[in-house]
Amino acid sequence: MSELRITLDGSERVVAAGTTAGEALDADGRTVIAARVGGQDRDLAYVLRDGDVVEPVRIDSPEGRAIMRHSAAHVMAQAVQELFPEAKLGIGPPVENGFYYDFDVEHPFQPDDLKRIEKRMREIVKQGQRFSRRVVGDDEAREELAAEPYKIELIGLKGAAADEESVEVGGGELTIYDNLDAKSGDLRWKDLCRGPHVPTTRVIPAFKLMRSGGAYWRGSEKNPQLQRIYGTAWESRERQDEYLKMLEEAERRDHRKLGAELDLFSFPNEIGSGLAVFHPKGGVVRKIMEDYSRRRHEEEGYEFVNTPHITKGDLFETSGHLGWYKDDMFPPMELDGADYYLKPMNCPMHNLIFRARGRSYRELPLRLFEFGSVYRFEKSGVVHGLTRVRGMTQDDAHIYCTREQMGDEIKGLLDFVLGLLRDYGLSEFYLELSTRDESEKFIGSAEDWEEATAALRQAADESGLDLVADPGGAAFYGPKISVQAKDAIGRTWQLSTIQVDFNQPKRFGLEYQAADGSRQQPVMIHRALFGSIERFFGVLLEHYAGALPPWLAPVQAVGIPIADDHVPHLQKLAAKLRERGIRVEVDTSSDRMQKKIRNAQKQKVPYMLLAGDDDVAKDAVSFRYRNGEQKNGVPLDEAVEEIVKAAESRIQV
RNA sequence: GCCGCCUUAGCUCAGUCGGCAGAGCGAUUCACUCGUAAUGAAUAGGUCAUCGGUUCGAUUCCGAUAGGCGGCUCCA
Repeated sequence: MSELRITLDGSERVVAAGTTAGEALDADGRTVIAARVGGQDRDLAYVLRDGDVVEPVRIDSPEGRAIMRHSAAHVMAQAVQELFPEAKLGIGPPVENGFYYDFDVEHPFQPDDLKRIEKRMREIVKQGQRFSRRVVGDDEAREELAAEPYKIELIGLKGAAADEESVEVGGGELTIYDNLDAKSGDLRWKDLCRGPHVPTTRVIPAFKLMRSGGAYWRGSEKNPQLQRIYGTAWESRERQDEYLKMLEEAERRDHRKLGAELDLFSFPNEIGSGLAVFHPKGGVVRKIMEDYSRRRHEEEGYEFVNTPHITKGDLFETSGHLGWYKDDMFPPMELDGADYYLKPMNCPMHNLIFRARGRSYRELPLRLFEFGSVYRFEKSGVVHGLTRVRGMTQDDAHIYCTREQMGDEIKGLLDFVLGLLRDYGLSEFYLELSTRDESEKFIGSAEDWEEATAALRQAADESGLDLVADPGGAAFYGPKISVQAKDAIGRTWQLSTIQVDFNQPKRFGLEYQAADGSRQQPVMIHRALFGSIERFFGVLLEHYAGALPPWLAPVQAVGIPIADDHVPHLQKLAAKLRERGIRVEVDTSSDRMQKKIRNAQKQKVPYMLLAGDDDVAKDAVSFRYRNGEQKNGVPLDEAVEEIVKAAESRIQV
């Protein structure tokens, strides 16, 4: 056959046999860097077959970026092997915002090594080496890659686990990509790879090596540890600069840094890793957060309980935690012949409250709420600021209801959760539905899981938010919805979780008497709203970059006198503000007025209230806001109203 | 827990090729009294994370421990 019929841009075309995807698309190889043929990403050099449906893949599309980043990973691996010939290759896929490649090397990479590798990469990119695809048989590949033990292992895996697709080996056939010299066509480097790739190394417009670290081969700590190098790569210098700027912005917002600068909390070494203390200013913020949360819970029909921090181990035997969760618990202390554990979760204690007396269906749903302190033994390498700690306070609730009530309860719960998060200033959410998979770790009957999952799914659907499936991500005892919130610079944080649990009511023998006199087992719904107060505190700090809205700000207003004479006037105003519940200070230090403004600005105080002769004469005050704007000569009562109103309405200013 | 890097004044960081340490900010005191992001000067402040080793001598070199940072694994 000398002619082929293909579909291009939705219309049929006839092209000569041997035509490549690139030719058919008239691709320049720089903006259109690959082709999607029959739904599969292919090289531009892919030779078309009769009936192919061909679409362009642009470098600035998600798929195009991934292909280009994958090619960048290859270039990096080539550079590494040229500089460190003994380095063995692991895997090198594209990831969000970039790529990585894992290497087995004698000595871990040093920062200087990364610079050298990056320099070598630039040379390879400049040379414009061609990516050339070649199909190989298994034995052939084994022979060619004899010096690459990890690649050999991947070849072996290909047949065994067809579902475990990777960028190295797809289903079907094995391919090797050769990097060929632009002029001579000589082989410069090769790698086992499924592809596709950009046409030449030149088509990697911007990249940068970011960091290196250890990474277990195939993600398991039982395997040897390789050295991973992360890089970022973009379709243009501008996009890369934007990304790097975003990273800088994230660094600027780091809650650990802000916590120290704003004197909110610290992690004293003397106490131990992952255990925070809150300073007075952080303490005020926490108190406001908790008070408001308490009020809202009261309105929603929750009852407040309190439980201790430690318990005999029997309780966690009953709950199953000592079976499933022991590694995450602090080891026990022995007293009077019993093992006492710090609690990692509040639910078992709440179950005991439910069980403390007979329960009637008339009491359900019974909603028990507690700011419960829990302790988890996080591995030393994972503690991280306030977002991953060893001691935290959950805003934890357990709801006991009938099966019939479960659906409505979850719906109401989701509404409540989202509403409260919005009050704290978060506005963009999506949901994740974590379900069981085939794994052994999930307990309970398939029907129970089915029913619970359906109830969660329905509530999620009715919320109108995007729902992402997370198969296998459920807790061992039941499925869950987690609320993911986007912050001001687009990062997402897992906050609230809602979990359905049939298992603990069974283990604890929880029951209530139904209307017909029978004894029934309640369904239990676990729910943390902030997740943990510490973590939520950290998230809010980063979201607001430390500039908390007036209702949450530790100091809501600072009086700044132009000269000492103006202090009494400001103190009069401060007294009025305090009467209305505003947290206000007057800066009576010996600093100059300009310095006081600077200090207040650095502390991100929402309202700076200045007063000089003019203001005193008019019984007024002059505002300076955090953005540098000012409003002068505001009568005192008006000033008080403005601030009180902003605080009460929980707006950001 | 694993891999790598790091720990010097309250904070941010210099520095010592092994010979008992320095700046800026902050703090304190004094002078200045000023209209929207840093007034000037003086003073105090450090067992150079901890413990051990090598050495005539260790903040510096080596080891262990603790804590931090970046990854892996894990997760609220």
